[in-house]
Amino acid sequence: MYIGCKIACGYTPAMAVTIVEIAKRAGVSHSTVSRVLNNTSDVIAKDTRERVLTIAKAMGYVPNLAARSLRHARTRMITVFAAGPDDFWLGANPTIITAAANAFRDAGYELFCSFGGSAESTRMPAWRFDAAVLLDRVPDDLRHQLRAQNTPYVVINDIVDEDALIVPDDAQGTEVMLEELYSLGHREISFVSPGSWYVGHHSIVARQAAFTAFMQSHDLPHSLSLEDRIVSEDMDGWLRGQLDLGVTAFVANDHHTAIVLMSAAARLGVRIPGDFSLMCFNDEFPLALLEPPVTCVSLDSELLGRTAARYLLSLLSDKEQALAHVTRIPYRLVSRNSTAAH
Amino acid sequence: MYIGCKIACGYTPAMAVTIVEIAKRAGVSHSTVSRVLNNTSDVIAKDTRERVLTIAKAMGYVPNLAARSLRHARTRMITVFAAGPDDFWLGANPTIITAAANAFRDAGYELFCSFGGSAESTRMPAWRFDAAVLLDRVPDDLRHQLRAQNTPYVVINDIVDEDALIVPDDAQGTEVMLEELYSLGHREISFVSPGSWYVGHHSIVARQAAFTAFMQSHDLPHSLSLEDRIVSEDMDGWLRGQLDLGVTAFVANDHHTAIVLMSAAARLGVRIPGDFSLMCFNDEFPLALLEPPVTCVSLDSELLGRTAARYLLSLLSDKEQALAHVTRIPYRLVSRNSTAAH
DNA sequence: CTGTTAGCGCGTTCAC
DNA sequence: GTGAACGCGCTAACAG
Repeated sequence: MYIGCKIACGYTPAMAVTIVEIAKRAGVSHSTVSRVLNNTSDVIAKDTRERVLTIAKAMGYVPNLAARSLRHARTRMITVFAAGPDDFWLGANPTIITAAANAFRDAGYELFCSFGGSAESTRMPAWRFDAAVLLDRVPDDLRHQLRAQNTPYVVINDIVDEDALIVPDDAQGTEVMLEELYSLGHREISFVSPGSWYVGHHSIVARQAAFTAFMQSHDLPHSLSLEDRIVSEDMDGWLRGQLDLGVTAFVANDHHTAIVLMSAAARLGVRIPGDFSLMCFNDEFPLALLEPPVTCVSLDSELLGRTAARYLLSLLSDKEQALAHVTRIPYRLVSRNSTAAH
Repeated sequence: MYIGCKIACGYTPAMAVTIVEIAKRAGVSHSTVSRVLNNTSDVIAKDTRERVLTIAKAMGYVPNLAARSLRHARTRMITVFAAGPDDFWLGANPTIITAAANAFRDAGYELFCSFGGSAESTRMPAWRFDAAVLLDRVPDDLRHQLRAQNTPYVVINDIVDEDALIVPDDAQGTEVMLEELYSLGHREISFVSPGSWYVGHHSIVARQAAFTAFMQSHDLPHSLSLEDRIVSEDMDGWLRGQLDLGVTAFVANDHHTAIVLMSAAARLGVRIPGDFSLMCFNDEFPLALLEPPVTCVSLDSELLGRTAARYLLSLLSDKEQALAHVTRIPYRLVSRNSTAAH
């Protein structure tokens, strides 16, 4: 397994250049260097200033953030917590995180993922952080802890009291879908939702409420109760039953559910969109690659991430008051081939 | 959009407890506290020791890593770099990162993702770090830079010279697949690989080499050259052509390709596994949920992540010599329903 | 066994 | 305009 090729000697900490070394080379004191590099004084001799800057650049100076943040009580680091270690890569979360990270980085902050052990997701990372992003349903005590130590945070994709929340506009997304299906002539529509862990999730609740509201306002048949529209274990049997009841279109709660439904249809020999239409939330892989490609509503996850970052940055820079509020990010229709006129 | 509910006053940096405060409460000097908390002295009065520990726990003490790492020249942070910002969530990478993060955390290190801007993925994060994990094909100059400043690192899923590498055993994985298909009676087998960015990737190269070697050693027909087995733009036409040529089984280079192939089959009205068998690399979502569920070879990504972490930790702790070597992680067969006897 | 002290790299006074 | 001195929280060396 080993190819005996020596590549480096034992690990010794890398010694980076400090302002003292720059000061020596420039023939000034280290505080002058600090003043120049931080632009913290407008009364500096022009040549001194330029000399220091060129030397710093030539030596490849990078400020030691450990020292800097020891001086300030800030670390310029922002951490993102998720409900579990796997939730970082769930659905739209990667896009959200990346967008937020870019916004933070532009403002001089570094976003990092804190991978708590599965059991103790509440555990604080060893590095201090100036603010936190909370993804999905993080434990309550984490929020309490953050608030107790006065660390600003923003909650993404969860509804809790008295916090700043940024969530998808699930009611709007549901309406977009239902209006599309309605305009295609569908009248018997089912909302497919997995029965398991999702129950009680604010998204599910909001979507189901919007679903019911739409059906009522459009005077659509209520032969099926909402409970009947939630899939149990046996997807094949459930689908068969729904079709027998005259359902012509399904709104799936997520891409996962949509795929399971499509597989059931394939097993039953039922055609999409010939025999029924299908739409779902979240434009995730591999919806576009399936046969047929799946129509869905897509969230602007980048906007969501940016919005969250901007809010936190405003708190950090302007020393603004934190207000409990809800920002809802709208969905957008992505038309593909899993829907057709009835 | 805003609900006017005040939740907190302006941001003020959180003041955490320090060893000085613990020392005051315990009636000892701060260095004694340090000695106790770091287990750095075995000649400490038992009651002093216990008193300090209970007080530290009660006050919720967390060491300030900024100060600690200023004192040492270590930060106890490890960075993971990826080729691009999206590569963190590609395929098995999340699992790898999580596994490595856990191993690092157990050893007192914090792993964090550095989300470089897409253009400048080489850019170093603002924080110093003790070691780095390089995912996939990171730019050469990053590796050179790390080596120049004597920072230990490990390369995952890329083949480069003179470095410590941890990669999937693609030759073994290919053989596992081909042996399975061969034992099912298949003789005309194609290797389906996307023609685009993948070209030149070490995995592709290794898999194609292993494929050719297997075909030769089993004296299988070579009516098709390797080039013929790489799909171009038009998957439908290509698949039709392959089937006409008598191909009865396909080995797809990844789950993405497998899904595209399945969609083509659906469009052509060709049955899996009735008309041909299908296998692919990487057991990723949603292979298990499709109809039929797809047989594949799965990598123990957790083992891969752990292995990488262990190697880096040995370098960091034992001041061991870094040796250029390759560790190959084997694939395992996951039998599902997309394969059948011919 | 424990307290005192110095200094890691930096930013910030306060003098000159 | 600029240098000297201090302290952020911590560890390590040296005294007692």
